[in-house]
Amino acid sequence: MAEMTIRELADICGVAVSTVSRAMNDRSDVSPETRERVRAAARRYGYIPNASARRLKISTTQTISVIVQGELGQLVIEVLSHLEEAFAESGYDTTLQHVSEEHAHAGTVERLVREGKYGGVVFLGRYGSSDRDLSAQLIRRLAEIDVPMVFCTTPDYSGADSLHSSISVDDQSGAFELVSHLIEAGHRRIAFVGAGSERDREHAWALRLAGYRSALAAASIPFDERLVVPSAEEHHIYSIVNGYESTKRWLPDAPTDVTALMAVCDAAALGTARALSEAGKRVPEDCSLVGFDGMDLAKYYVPRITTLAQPLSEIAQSAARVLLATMRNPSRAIEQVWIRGRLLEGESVRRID
Amino acid sequence: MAEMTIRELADICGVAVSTVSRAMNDRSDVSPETRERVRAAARRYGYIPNASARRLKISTTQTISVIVQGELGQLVIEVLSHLEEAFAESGYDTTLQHVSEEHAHAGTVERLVREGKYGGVVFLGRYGSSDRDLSAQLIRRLAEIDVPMVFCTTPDYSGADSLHSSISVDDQSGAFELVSHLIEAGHRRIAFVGAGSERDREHAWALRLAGYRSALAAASIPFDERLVVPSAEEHHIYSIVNGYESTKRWLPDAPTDVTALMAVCDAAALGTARALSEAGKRVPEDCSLVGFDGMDLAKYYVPRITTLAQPLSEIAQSAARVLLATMRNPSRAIEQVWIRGRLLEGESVRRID
DNA sequence: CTGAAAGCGCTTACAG
DNA sequence: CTGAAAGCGCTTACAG
Repeated sequence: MAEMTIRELADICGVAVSTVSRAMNDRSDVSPETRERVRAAARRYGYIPNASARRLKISTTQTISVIVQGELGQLVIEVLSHLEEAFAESGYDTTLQHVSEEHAHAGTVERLVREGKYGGVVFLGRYGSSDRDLSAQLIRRLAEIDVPMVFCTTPDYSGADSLHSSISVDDQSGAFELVSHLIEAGHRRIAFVGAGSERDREHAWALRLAGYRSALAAASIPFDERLVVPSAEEHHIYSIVNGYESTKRWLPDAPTDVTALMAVCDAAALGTARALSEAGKRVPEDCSLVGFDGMDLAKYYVPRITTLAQPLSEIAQSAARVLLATMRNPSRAIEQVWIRGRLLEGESVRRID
Repeated sequence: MAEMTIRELADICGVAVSTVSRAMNDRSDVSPETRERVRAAARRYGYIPNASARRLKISTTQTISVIVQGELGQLVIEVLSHLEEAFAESGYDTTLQHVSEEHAHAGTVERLVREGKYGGVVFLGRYGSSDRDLSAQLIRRLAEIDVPMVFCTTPDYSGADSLHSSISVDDQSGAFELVSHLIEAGHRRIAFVGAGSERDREHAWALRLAGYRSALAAASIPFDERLVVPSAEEHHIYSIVNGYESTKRWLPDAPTDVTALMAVCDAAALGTARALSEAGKRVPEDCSLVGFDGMDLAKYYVPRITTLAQPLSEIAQSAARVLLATMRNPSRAIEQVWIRGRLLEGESVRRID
């Protein structure tokens, strides 16, 4: 089946190509009859307009690009589907572009953004290399591109320079809430599992660790470096394996008076739970445990893991709202939004008094 | 920063646009000096060729499209990243297109495939609507499009008509192996959790159920309809929630002599484990449990869940190989590949003699 | 090795 | 309401 062009369809219908174009694009300046006749023929002969040709002419398309860098986790996927829904309501198609960790430099991302003539762009997940200079460079270059964009991610690329709008969960207040919850249950020796490397200061783990520290401080509990468990898998911090390996490596020399652990995320919590079990420690009888994210994983684990639910649908809706507003009014002010999560009590925290 | 065109760059370099084009595309018919001079200027001024204009001229691009329909699960994502890697080795870019469940009709998919001028297309996950007629129609229409394609999915769209090449895990033999493993451990009353609806006969759950049945038959164990637990969440069969809800609903009236359960997948197994726990049954002391997929979820659960590891990297490599071969030789014969998974023994099966 | 020119398939003023 | 024409930014024979 050869690809049919607008020229051929025009000949078949006995009209000019411009008329076909108008009919196909639902413009008002065609007679209803012509419009229907053309559309019927298009259906009949399977005419599909060539998108490249269209994009070449049109200044911006009714498409929004969601660019995801690095690993595509469950959370990212869920936000994505909420975004698709929100944009569809406003008549926009959504396209997903995935940039692998190694191609995550300014050039690639810039090309993606410029190429598509998108109505707008959402950045989802973490961007740029872990190298902070490269990240900063990317952010600056993106700011020079004349396409509305919003970051739906940890604010490491937006918080500092405020060059872009951003929406994300409030990692820090969430961790604060979780740790305060443990403290209220009587815990004072609480470890944090899954810290990353020093140069990654604005990453989610770092914000959560900061929340952990401020909760301790608020309760006048001294911070103990030995209770910060480094990630064994530095490149897969938010994974089950990292929770397992990090905890397993740390346990033999861990201070024996620890009564609770906060894992950097729910997946890691699962790994931590396994490591504890292998060491003969039961959750929550011997050790309490909390996660972060509010994934089904945590909700259906035995025991149900206390966690902080990411407000994914609100994050997505908020991102969509900000982006659409920026598209309507490009000179609109930059906006930084942090959305608070919600504590989900499970069965993994034991009260000790 | 305005978008620079090939015309402007040509003027800057004092050459013709055709020369710039040749230099940018690394063609042999440019002098090395001109080539370098043009490329340096392109870098310097941030010239990015307009992809739409390029595609409009070029017959097929060095890009392969991976089209995913419905939910983007962990498995799909992993196969995707393996595919990206394999195609990159052969010099192809990979682009991901996601079609939501509701847009999964022939028209949308056909448009995606035709529009891109892709070198080839991989279909990942399940395609078409659950309506079998629509699916069949989609398959036929796709077969008429002149683009190399391969299905990396359950063979429901390929097995029957053999219009397309397909690669997938051998669900049936995998389930056979898992259930035989249970039988060897002394189990005879084994339930299957997570069956779908009748009209979905070639879906993964159905193939796994078929494997379950043949394992029973091979051991001369009579099939008992009451041990097939229907999915509570028909639209999210392969989910934790479905495992939980289905099991919970079934347990009160379940035959009391059941000693083992096979869940339709690892995620469902997790939900099943929770439902069992809430009913006061321990795994594996009171009831053995196996999953399917070989996800980290299962490997790090307490107890580690016995499962069948999907050979994701082999599936992806095989799919890439078949597609690339078809691209080189479009008249190449259709090929159906089923790859066997590997049994991963966990701690969730108890020997009963 | 280089340039001038045609043309890929559309959209959109412009004229009627 | 419709058509003829220009042009979006590229690539690629064709001629030199």
